[in-house]
Amino acid sequence: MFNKETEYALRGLVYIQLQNLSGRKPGVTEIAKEIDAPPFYTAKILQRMARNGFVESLKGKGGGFYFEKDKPDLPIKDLIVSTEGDKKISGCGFGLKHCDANDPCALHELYAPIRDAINTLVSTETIQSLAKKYAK
Amino acid sequence: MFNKETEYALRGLVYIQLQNLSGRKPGVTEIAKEIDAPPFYTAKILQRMARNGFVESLKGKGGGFYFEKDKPDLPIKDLIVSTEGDKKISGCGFGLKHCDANDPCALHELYAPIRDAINTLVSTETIQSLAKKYAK
DNA sequence: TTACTAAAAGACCATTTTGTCTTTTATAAT
DNA sequence: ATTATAAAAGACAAAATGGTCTTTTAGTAA
Ligand code: FES
Ligand code: FES
Repeated sequence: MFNKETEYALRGLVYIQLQNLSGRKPGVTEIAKEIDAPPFYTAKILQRMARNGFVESLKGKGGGFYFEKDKPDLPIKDLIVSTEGDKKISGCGFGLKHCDANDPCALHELYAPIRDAINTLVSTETIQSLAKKYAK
Repeated sequence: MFNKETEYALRGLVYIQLQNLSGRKPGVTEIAKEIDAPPFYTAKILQRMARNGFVESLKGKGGGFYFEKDKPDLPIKDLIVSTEGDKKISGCGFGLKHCDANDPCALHELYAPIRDAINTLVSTETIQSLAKKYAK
């Protein structure tokens, strides 16, 4: 479904949130190992996430990544769009420049509902809601 | 949704089938122009389609691409899998090595139905069924 | 059979994605 | 203050995808 960067970002942030629930702030090495991703690449991606304000980070001893508790939950749509744009979420299934319900492509009738479901999924689920599913 | 190669292949083959309905065998130049794809790249892709046996081709004057009438319709799933593998169609939405309903990821519950719908779509629709939608 | 036509083959190049690594900067604990 | 620690920054490289072009082969029509 998603590209590698998005997958690593998703799994990484969910892992961070899950650890936060236990009061921990995991570092890149631990995160990469746990989510089965290349460590250096994971570092680069998490840096981007931090720069985008999707997650907080703290340098030095005892440092690592964490979510600010008073910030609203992060819908996974936000980070998906930021890493791979919104083609998957609003593009035409046939590859036309724009999806236009008034001038639908041959796939529109069947594809549009699927795309809507994807939209609902990524708008509804947040890093926090996903982490909770693992917490139990 | 799909990558460029798949999109060009889909649109190209559907265009070919549509022309076939009028008794024509379009050539690469015409196809590329009509589906708004890079001509040389389109040529390369259609060659692959022909080598895979998804479509027939004829060289020389009056030549071009066409579908053998006595062959069964071509489900778009076949060409999608041949160009980009089946990750999009059977992979885990969270990027785990395998989707396992008995050990589901945090996205499984919501994503699996969507993936099923995609599967149904690509298994049901064929190049021929898509072309018919334009024929009317 | 000659000339023309159109696909096949394959070399080549560009861009994007994915991944690696070194150096620098910030933080915390002592 | 010093030292250890961990993220930030950014250069670099490999692989995959996307795209271009030239030459060869096969077919058609006259
Ligand atoms: S026009 Fe193609 S999906 Fe809507
Ligand atoms: S386990 Fe992830 S989608 Fe099924």
